[in-house]
Amino acid sequence: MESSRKGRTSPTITDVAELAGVSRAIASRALSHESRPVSADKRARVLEAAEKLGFKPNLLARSLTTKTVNLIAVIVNHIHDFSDLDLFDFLIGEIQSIGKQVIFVRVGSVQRAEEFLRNGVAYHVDAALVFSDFAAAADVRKMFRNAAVLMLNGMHDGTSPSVVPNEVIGITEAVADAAGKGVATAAMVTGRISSPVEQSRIATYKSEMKRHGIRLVAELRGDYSYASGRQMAQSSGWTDVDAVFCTSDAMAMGVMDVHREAFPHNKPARFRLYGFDNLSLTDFEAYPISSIGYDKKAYVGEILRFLTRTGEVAGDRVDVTVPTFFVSRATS
Amino acid sequence: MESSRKGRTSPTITDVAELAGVSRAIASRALSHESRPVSADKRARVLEAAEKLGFKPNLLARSLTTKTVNLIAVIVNHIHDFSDLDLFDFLIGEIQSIGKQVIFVRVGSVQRAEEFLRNGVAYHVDAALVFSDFAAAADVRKMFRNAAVLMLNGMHDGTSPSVVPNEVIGITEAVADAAGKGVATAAMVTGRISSPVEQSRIATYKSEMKRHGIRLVAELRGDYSYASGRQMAQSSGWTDVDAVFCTSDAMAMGVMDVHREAFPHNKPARFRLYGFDNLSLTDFEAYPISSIGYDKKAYVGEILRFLTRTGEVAGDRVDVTVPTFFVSRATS
DNA sequence: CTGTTAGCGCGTTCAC
DNA sequence: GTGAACGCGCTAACAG
Repeated sequence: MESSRKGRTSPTITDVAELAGVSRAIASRALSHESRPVSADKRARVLEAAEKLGFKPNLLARSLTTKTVNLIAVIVNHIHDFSDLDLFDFLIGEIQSIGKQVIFVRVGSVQRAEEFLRNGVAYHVDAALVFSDFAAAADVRKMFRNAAVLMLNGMHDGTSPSVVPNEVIGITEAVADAAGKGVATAAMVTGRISSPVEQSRIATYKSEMKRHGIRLVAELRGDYSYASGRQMAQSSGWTDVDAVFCTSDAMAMGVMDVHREAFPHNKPARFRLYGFDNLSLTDFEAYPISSIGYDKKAYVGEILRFLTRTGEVAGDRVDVTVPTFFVSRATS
Repeated sequence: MESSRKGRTSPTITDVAELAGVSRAIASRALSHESRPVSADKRARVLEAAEKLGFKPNLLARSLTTKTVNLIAVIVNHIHDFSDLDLFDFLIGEIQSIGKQVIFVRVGSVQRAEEFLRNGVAYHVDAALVFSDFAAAADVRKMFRNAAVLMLNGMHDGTSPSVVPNEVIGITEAVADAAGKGVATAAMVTGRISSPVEQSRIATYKSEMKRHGIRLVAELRGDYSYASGRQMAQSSGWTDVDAVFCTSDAMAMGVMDVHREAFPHNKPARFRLYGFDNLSLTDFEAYPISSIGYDKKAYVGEILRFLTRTGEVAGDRVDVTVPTFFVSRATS
């Protein structure tokens, strides 16, 4: 049968070609964004026909031959953390601005993540941005058909490119700030020790404290959350120190709420408090916590550079780094 | 040429059929989830071959004939608001639990939203969950190929189904709480007046205040954000009242920070403060704001019911409602 | 520059 | 039960 279907299905390129009186290939070229050879005459007729029919190409069908869907997968553990909020809104907007859309995948339970990923459409994306640390780079790569995998979780194996904030800079500044104010003893409130990012973060704090002669008196293990910050602050392991370094702002907020009396008029009376993440929440009057942040524009800029890089100029800039910096607020 | 491709492309069903020594149709049936007629013998061979090759069907190609991709679009204005954080993590997890994945679309500038949507893969999703209020239901429907559109932004036209929290309940309780505590005058800090949700919210507050004989002394217009809450609290329009009703918790937090001295030991001394959203942040010690919330499990449950409904049992339950409730905390 | 042909990978008739 | 053949919508490759 000829194409003129009556059904309520949307018009295809065949309908357009038919109406314009040209072959499908010509219609395809005329409608292509790239300039392919078509006579001005026919091009006009095709465009007119397409307009008249309200034709929209089926991107899924197109991907079958072009091997590209303009879809980016964003893989996260979850989006409970406040720090996510600051970042993802901006990131999604930027990705959309280059004509791609985002499949948001929450790995959560981590368990059958691989099976889950390989059985979903996310398996077919052009690129995957991996914030979650549910698997090593090599394993993650297997979970995407032909996708370019960018590791943003601090893990990298030299094959998959990565972008990570260089936390050494900010931590160095923060500890130096404390030392300059006469801090001699300190406690740390840490997050998930299983995370490699957290491990190197802690190591950096320790070596910087050592360099400045600050004695680490206690190390309390939380899980980055506000609740765990409160819990640590009330625990038996809590001791008197000159400063408390938390590896997340949320935990620092919990600590601050438990020890409100230690910050009369928001000034530190008993100990100085340092957070991490530079949440926008720390601009709230109730939580003026000194923190460590990084330039999100620069960070997302690197991610976009990865997504828009032409062809395989890999090898080049495998592991990219973005500087962090210390932000001094009332609590220090 | 026979199929045995050497390229690094992933195995197709043709490869599986070849290895199993059966036709492609048989392989397709054997691999189908639904029970189609295949001899046990061949079925076993096919499954074994698929396993050996690590075959994964191309979901994009499949969608070409099945007209379903198991993709859900979630359309938002942006994800700046803290209230989003509480909801989306849960929502995405639930959607994934029924075997579907999520395309997250941030409409943002609202301008060429239609063009943007129709030119992206999101156009081809199975269903769209519309939190953004960038367009009316009828217009939104045109932006998705064959998708079922669920309006979650308070807009509905009787054709597209919707789920909305019934805010009247919570507001009624909140105003009654104030009246019971002797509140006689009040101010309102509102959000984007252009939103129909906001308009009806304000109207409900007003009628409830009227019923209880509470006089509305001032109406300040913010934008839901913490910053705008601070701004309103410092503006010239600010006056002495017995209670302040804010249409978002974030604004209430801003108000509270500007008037900290009005809440010694977190108890209201000069005026009572009511928020809206019941953010998890209001469980923080620094912002114990009485608020209005709703059962997110019930809300997401209704959304899932929509996504999993069998075929077109439409007409049935077009506009669904979820009750809100008042949560009393220290500020009231 | 043009039109025809041959796929992309998969599901589904429809005869056998 | 089986397999050949066709269609989904589109584009790359190849002749003209």
